[in-house]
Amino acid sequence: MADDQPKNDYKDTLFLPATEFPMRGGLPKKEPQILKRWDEMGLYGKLREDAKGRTPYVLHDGPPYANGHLHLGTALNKTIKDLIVRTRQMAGFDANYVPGWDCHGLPIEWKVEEAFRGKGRKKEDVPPSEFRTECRAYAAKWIDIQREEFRRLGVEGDWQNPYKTMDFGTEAAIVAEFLTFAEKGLVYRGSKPIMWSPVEQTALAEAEIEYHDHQSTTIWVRFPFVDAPAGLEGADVVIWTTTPWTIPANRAVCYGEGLGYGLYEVESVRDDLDFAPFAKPGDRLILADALHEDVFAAAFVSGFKRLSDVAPSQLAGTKLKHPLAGHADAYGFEVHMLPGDHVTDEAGTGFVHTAPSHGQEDYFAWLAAGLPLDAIPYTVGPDGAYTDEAPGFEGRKIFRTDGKKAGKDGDANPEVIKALTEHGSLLARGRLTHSYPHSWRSKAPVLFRNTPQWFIRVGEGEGSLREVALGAIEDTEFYPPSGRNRLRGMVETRPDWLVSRQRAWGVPITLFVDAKGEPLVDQAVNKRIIEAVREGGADAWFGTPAEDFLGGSYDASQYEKVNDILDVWFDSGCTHAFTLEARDDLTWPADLYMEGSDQHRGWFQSSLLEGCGTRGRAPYKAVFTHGFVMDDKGRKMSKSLGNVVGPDEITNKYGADILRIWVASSDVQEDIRVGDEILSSAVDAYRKVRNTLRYLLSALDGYDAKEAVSASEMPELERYILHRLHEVDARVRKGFEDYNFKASWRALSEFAIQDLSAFYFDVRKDCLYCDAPDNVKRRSTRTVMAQLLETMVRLLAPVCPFTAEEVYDHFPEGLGERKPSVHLLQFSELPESYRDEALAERWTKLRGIRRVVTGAIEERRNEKEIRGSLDAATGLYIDDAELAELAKDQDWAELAITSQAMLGPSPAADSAFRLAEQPGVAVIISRAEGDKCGRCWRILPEVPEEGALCLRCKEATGA
RNA sequence: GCGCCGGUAGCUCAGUUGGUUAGAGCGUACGACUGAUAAUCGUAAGGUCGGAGGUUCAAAUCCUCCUCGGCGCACCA
Repeated sequence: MADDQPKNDYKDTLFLPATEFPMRGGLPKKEPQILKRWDEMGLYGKLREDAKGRTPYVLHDGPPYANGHLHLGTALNKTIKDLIVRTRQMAGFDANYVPGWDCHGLPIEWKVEEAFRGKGRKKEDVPPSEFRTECRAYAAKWIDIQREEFRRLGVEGDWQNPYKTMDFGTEAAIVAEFLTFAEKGLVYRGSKPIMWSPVEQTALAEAEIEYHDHQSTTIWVRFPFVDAPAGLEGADVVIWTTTPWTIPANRAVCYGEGLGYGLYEVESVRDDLDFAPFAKPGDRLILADALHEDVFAAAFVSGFKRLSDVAPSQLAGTKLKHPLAGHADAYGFEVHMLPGDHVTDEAGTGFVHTAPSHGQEDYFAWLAAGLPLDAIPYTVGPDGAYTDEAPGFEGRKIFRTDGKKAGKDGDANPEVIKALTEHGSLLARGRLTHSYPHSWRSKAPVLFRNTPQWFIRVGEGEGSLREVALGAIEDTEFYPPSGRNRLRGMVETRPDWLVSRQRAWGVPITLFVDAKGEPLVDQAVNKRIIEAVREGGADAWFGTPAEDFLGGSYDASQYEKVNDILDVWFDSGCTHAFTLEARDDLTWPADLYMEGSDQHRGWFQSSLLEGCGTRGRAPYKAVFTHGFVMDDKGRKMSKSLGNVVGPDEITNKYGADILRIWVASSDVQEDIRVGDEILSSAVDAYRKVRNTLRYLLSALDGYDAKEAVSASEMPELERYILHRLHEVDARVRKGFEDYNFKASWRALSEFAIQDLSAFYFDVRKDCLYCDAPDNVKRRSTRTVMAQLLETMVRLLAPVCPFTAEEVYDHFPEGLGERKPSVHLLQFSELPESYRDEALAERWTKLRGIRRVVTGAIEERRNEKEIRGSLDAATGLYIDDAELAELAKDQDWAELAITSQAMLGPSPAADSAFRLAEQPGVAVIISRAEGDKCGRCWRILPEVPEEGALCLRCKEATGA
């Protein structure tokens, strides 16, 4: 130091703040070290041990999918969970957090399939057990990776012993849950059209479909009435379809209740063709008015007349004859005329050919009419060929399935068209190129194919699962409350739960089904199944002969073993059973389920139905939903927009505590945004709070509890700060309790910035630095600061677990005995006596007056009259009697951080500084008179010469 | 398309049962300090509360419509 200014002579006599706690966090480097330390000390075990006997609080983890690195959404989710768990733990609960993973399902199958293909093996050539082994290994790998990624975020929990849906014991538990549904008679075999690839002989998910142009043969087909309504005698209803091969499966025709139809008579057909049109003069056809011209053009009709209106109501309830009636001595059944919202008059005829085994809308129209599931035929087999339920067409293929021509049209369409022609049912034919679904693997077209499926009956009304579930929703608390409506709306309208999947990686549907399609329900059999799965996982079901399960009581040849697996939603719906219920360190039901709002459709609902079906209530007492992470413009993140931010980018650049502040300061119940500006405000907020704590640590350098002063002996300012601390502590903890973290963070950071850094610390600097150590005011300040530090480090700990630990590490020894980690502490119990509303009200007003003074100083500063506030003397003139009374006992030089102050007679000169929001207060700032004390830098008349000591400093230094 | 949710200063958020000139923190600008110093302090500027109607003496707050965005809508976790 080449400083030769004499005023520095006194610097050593000051009590300047000192701490090893660095100003900058260096979080990306430091956090991993702290994590390692927690690991080494076995923090999780200590937390459990510590909390033994306390009231449990259970946040049950909704399992993330064990595939791929974390994205910000999962990071957000886990961070909120950790905030909840940590705040409950510190509030005095035993808040044990057991993380879990969802391991089964399609995305992993895809990845593993891909890996096999890379090695030149097709999925169908890999034995299922080997395939499942690979899936298991794949999931295990990602669980390990994700576990480390979650821990890096500072998420505390039982990472050594999480739950996994693929553990054998868990798979057995899921099987047991499913069989409970079966035993209650809630499981039935139904039927439903799904997207099926005949080439690969597998069901496909929407995501496995791509759309390509495909040329289809189109046909217009006439359906005569069984008993024509009055005025429609001899008329045919006409449909149009792009899939002639679905005609044998036709069971209904749909009409639109809002459409206009007419009865038309053909008068002439074109004679300029080298073939005879199918239509003949005298044919009577019912068509949508908007489409009759198109139909007649296709049918080569050259003249027609419209005979009458046909009201949709005339069609209701009528029956039609099948256009193939009599073919192969079959198709004699009646075809239903049904109303359908999906029917339009934009293309076709205004009537929709309805084959409930080949289309979603067809299927629902069928069910909506109350028609029976078992009347839906299985006309097409897995290989895309007709079954014997399509008489006369058995074995004909829709698409070719092998050789180079796989995916090309088979012989089904020509045969059907031929038969229709023979029966006089064809009105016209044509070709159409249109977008059609294809398998993304084989590129071959797919078809909707009806397949047997397993359902859990949600049902309707009295005693139904739906009714129980709706009741359970009313008994659940929702954060935000709108979640209740959303979940209720979904449960009210949802269909029965389709739980079967024609896939490989999952928990088997462990049912034996008899010839009638009824599942076998026998507890002894079920017990053997559950035990086998517990020993050997899913393979035990597929690999064990039926006899071994059925024992002596049943004839294995009479039963078929179901080959499907369970919907993974059923797996996750069971987490409460195999985790909450099964573990001694958790309780059932959970206090809270906390997931993204998409889980109303997913986990909240599957858990609800599972819990209600097996145990009569929801497995949770409350449900909390958070929104999704958007980019800084509020758009969703996507690779194509290039706006994806990964959690690792944030932890590597800023640190996990910053990410956590971002979460804690956002309204997580809505969608939240992330971007550079948003993160940098988290960084700024962090810096402010960190420095406030650092100042407390440094000001408490060498602190000894013996210097503490009791609150009653403290100056008013100290008591005011204690009041504020009590208030803030309560507000922060209330926010935690309500899962309203942003309110907590706001209260805490604004207290640190406004009340402490900008006000209290600033005012007390002089006292802290210059007064003698035994000075009561100084001791009071340090007593309050110790309390501030103790309380604030605890309130900060859930939000910034790393930084709070680092602060705690740097606590001056004199603060007393320490625990091994800040996270083993509970929130401070501050004495109620800190509260003093009257005092607080006074000080709110005093701070209002102070604002006028700082404003006035600023004005002088801008006029270059003064530089630092210690250059100034405050002249305060107060009109308002009440304010004047308040102000008169205060040391305004100290409060305003000026060298001198005087309370002058009101009113002040017009030139005095005033603020509109502080009427009755005027301030005149002048230069302080006297010389500058070389130690405390105040300018006082008592200082004999520039740089000498003032009286206080003389005493403090013992000079 | 349908169901649900949301749109308050550049950013993150407050705005109680509709009631005086819509608040805070951060950021920004300018200034101060140089004994919290890649820190700290002060002052100031920033909003037709998504838009349009309506109810009312009075609307960010209640109603309707529109717009923008999000989530969900069955082999996707």
